Amino acid sequence: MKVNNKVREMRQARHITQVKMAEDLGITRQTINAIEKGKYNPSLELAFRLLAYFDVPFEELFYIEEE
Amino acid sequence: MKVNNKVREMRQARHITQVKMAEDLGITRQTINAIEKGKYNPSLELAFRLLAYFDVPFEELFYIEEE
DNA sequence: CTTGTTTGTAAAGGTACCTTTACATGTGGA
DNA sequence: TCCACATGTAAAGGTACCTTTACAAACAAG
Repeated sequence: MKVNNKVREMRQARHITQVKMAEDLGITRQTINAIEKGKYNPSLELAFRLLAYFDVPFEELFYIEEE
Repeated sequence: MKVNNKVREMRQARHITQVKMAEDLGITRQTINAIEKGKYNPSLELAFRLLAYFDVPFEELFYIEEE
């Protein structure tokens, strides 16, 4: 069971760089990059911050990979 | 910023023990207990499994503590 | 060509998440 | 009383998440 996300799509749709997003969220650029590349999932707390940042419901940002 | 959950309420409303829930989910009873007691948040993957287990949307199980 | 911008990635360190094993408390029923 | 059941908790170990620091590649603008 693998969790995927649409962070990159959401970010690019808003014309925001990883750098700016990291600053806005108070986390590092590496963390955003790792999450976008699927290296690991965000913690539940960071997931909440991402939802607020993009102003989307949970289901629009995270989903289970179809198999 | 603290994430809270309603795992205990959801579980008790369904008359399920921590033991049975742990078996159903394939995790340990200690993990469920720790999450219910707020010792730590579940991973995003486990959060997904909990949503499926209780058949509720994300917002009904997890929320940000008002402060 | 040189510079700035954006993104990718790696190593090392700290904390959070989850496990296995184990012991303890409280409650209800035979 | 005795026993089964449900829950709480602790210690030790492994992996995931996130950090700081650093270097590299791709690209567009000047």
